[in-house]
Amino acid sequence: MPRLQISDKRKTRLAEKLGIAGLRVTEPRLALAHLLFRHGNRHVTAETLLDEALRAGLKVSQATVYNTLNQFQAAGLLRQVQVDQARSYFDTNIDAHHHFYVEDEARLIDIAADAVNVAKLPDSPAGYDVERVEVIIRLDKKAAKK
Amino acid sequence: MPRLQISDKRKTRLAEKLGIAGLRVTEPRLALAHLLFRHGNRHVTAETLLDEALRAGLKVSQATVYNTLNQFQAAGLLRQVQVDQARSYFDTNIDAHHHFYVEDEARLIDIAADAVNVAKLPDSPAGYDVERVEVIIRLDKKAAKK
DNA sequence: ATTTGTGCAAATCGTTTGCATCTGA
DNA sequence: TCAGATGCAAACGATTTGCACAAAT
Repeated sequence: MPRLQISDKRKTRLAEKLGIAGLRVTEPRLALAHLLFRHGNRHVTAETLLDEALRAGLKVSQATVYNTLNQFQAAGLLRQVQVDQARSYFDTNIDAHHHFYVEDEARLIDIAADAVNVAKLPDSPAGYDVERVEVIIRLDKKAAKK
Repeated sequence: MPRLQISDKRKTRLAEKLGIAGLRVTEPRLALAHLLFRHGNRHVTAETLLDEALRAGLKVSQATVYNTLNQFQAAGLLRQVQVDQARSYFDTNIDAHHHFYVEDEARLIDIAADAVNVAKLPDSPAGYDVERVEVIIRLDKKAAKK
């Protein structure tokens, strides 16, 4: 029984998205999809998404948030970004692109694919295909000017 | 009371390495350092290193392996590589370089820095410095030829 | 002497799972 | 109707931590 208001038009659009991904259309999934996809590209963790959902008045369990994130990722609606041992980040931007990561703030920032040019790549070991090339630029807060 | 045999010459060399890094020279650290640094570049996890230590007859605890890996990393003797949510990898190669990662086999492979050419990098957000540029090439087992 | 390291076991934390119950097709 | 989804709480697995004891400086 979500307390979140979603227009019928939007519901239909999200339901379609879930359907195409091969996922059943359920209320928790619709609501989480709404939160995830309503405002451009985002980075969430299970924790931040659950918080957001609860604050929005949704009655979703932690388990459902985890399941949903994993299913969305398996279905290609989200991409997992591995920058921090402590927690999993999910990115609503599923196009090829890269990331800045500010460790001190646990903050991810997208980098458009064409802003990075990987000019030379080594051959992959025999028997293996490249699945994805990830560029992660780790950032530090700038030291005080001397 | 480690059962591992380390020559005095090697001990001295490792002790020096620890000393420079600002770490006290203790038997567990010497022994783990020996395992880590004796044969070129390696990738270990706490689990694989502990296994190796126990098989070598060392009496080290899990806690010490974790502590040692973290201290070595903080001291710059090891670099942490984050490719898998499940476990932390440590790389004895601390020079700038990149990685292949075979997810299905949880296997890391070094890529020499000069085998990758990142020709264009975006400006970092104002107030931040680039700490490190990481390129991770995720590999899949090649699909059967059709 | 005092600081730092070590081992052990318990604690922590993100994530997963088992199972009874509900829901969507 | 009934496979699949959800919630709850318990389980899990990697990592960390508290504390008593041992080793380094």
